[in-house]
Amino acid sequence: MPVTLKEVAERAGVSRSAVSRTFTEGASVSIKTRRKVEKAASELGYSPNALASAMTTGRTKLIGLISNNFRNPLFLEVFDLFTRSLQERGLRPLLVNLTDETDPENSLRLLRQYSVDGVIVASSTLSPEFSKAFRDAQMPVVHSFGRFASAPRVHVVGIDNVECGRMAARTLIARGYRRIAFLGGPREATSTADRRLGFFEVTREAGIEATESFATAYSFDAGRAEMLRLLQHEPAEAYFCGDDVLSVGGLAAIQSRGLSVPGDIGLIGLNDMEMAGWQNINLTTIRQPVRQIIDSSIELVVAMLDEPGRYPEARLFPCEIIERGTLRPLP
Amino acid sequence: MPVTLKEVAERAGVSRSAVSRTFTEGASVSIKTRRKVEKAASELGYSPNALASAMTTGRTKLIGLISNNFRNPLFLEVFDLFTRSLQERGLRPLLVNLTDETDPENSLRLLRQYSVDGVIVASSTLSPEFSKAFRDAQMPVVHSFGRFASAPRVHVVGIDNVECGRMAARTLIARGYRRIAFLGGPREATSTADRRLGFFEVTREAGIEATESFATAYSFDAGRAEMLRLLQHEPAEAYFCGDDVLSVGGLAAIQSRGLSVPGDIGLIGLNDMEMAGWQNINLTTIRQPVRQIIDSSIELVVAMLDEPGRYPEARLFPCEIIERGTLRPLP
DNA sequence: CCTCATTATGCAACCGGTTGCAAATTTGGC
DNA sequence: GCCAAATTTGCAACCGGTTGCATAATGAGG
Repeated sequence: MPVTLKEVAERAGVSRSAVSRTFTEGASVSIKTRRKVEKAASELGYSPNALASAMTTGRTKLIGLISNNFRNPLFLEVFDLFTRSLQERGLRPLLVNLTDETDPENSLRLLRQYSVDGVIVASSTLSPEFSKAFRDAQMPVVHSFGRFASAPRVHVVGIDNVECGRMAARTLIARGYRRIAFLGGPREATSTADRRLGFFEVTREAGIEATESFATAYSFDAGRAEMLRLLQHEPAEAYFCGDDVLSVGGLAAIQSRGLSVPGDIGLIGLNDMEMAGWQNINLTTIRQPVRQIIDSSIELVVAMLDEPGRYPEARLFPCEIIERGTLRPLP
Repeated sequence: MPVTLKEVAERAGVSRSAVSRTFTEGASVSIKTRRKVEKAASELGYSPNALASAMTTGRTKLIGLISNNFRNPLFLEVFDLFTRSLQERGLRPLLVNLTDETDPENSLRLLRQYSVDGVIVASSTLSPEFSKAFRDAQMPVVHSFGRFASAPRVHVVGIDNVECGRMAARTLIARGYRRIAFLGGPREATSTADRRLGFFEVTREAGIEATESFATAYSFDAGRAEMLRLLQHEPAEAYFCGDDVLSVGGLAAIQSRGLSVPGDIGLIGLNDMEMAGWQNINLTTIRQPVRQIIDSSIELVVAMLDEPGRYPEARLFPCEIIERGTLRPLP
């Protein structure tokens, strides 16, 4: 049984209010009382019950962290950074694993039951409507890695996926590739849709033939399977893969057919997950500024705690090409 | 402002107790009242406040999930499985990221403040004393991926790291390697110490010369750096690396020197992280039965909720060699 | 239709804190 | 040393539920 406020009060010979006040920032307590209370508290090993205090203050310092990307290596880094940054600000992450669920109903109920102060949706595949549900329920919400909208209904922090698509196309064209293609993730994923858009915008303008196909998931196996299929007919000279894991799957497929990268086929990914830098993979890719996205997301969610009606904004961070070994060099 | 019990009671024309009881399993309510309450509740969109209820029942259904392995790819899978399984049982994971902290004090205070029902320490590097602190504080605790002890002071679920070391040594010897070596993670890590022990137990018995060295972290860069160092002098014929990521780093180092694996040097890892199976890595390794470890951990922590004094036990699961391409075949 | 055993219901106290308000104490100016 | 202003303190109500206990309603049996 943990020590309670009451016991500390008795031992210190003061009222319960006095104890409560010594533990609340900026409350009015004389230095003398504070000393007595602190002494009693440390002797008893008291630490205040956050849940009980949440009942009256309405603040739990709990932040719901929702994701459906538990298999994406990039998210190791994402979870690490999120949990660390939240902790540094005295907030605790309450994790919700969506797996394949796309209906916000359950998560909403759950997070409401635990009276979380705010919600971060960390997903590049969920629709803006998903996050919107939390806003409608009056919860501060930020969609990290989410889809950009010029008039967002919730805070969105991430990258400009359309621009990434353009960037990829320009990079391939600049290296002299002409028959190029887009290998996306699942069609439903918002990120895939946007990257595709930008890619074809540039190829069209450049008057270049470009084809497309879609893997069934953002996974190694799906990328490999799709690439094996593509290799049966005449493959393109270079592929922009919607994601690094997909790229590595494609890479494996190409090499297993005895072809070389970038000799026979070029490959560019997106994310710059840690493994992309491993020399045995050495993937040329577009880097997402994960750290900035996360810092900015937390900054926004914290800001909303004090200013719940805050106008939703979209914050996009620039991506950058990381040159490694899966594209031929510039001519 | 969320709907409260009181509002539902008023709308249904019953007492607050009646409402409370319709939402608690096995409480005495007539079917008629229940109907009325359910109607009112759904009209108002009521869902009970888990925190308020926790105050009297003493159950938050919160489970602290503590880890310091946020950069280990295996833990993507680990977090995925933990969060899913907990959710399926109506429990919520409250994440604590330890980074390099090894003192339980802070985590303990934090988790006590949130009155978590139980704690899972998921780490292969933390000492048993770390978890012991939670038990001393009367919290149900399970150490997953922890160090085996014949008389454990807390529940431990994991693998027999000593046996893994033996397994690795036997595997290398069976393939005709004679000059073999152990490449461990940080010396302080309990898992490294145990794997080392088993490894040398077998080499000693077999009368085989074996050497050892230690990377500064369980990371790609550390593995690569250490292997590069080893390659400057006469390297061994085959290495047992304390971890898959370390192995991949070693692999990269070897290949960068123009040597081939398994032609010139053999390599065996441990964990069977997802990337080990990627064909561009194709690492021979020892597989940890992650799923069983996690299921068993949750089972134990749940059991302790009802039976807090339960006697601590160690549950070890057998590992298995996954043959891929970094060891020469059996003669 | 009445009695007695069961089941349902409401009252009120409680969980561990917070906070508005009024009373008590301290401080400062002269 | 006195008085008003400022600060500190405790009381008591409240947050949103749960639960033991006494009472009311229901059902079974005769």
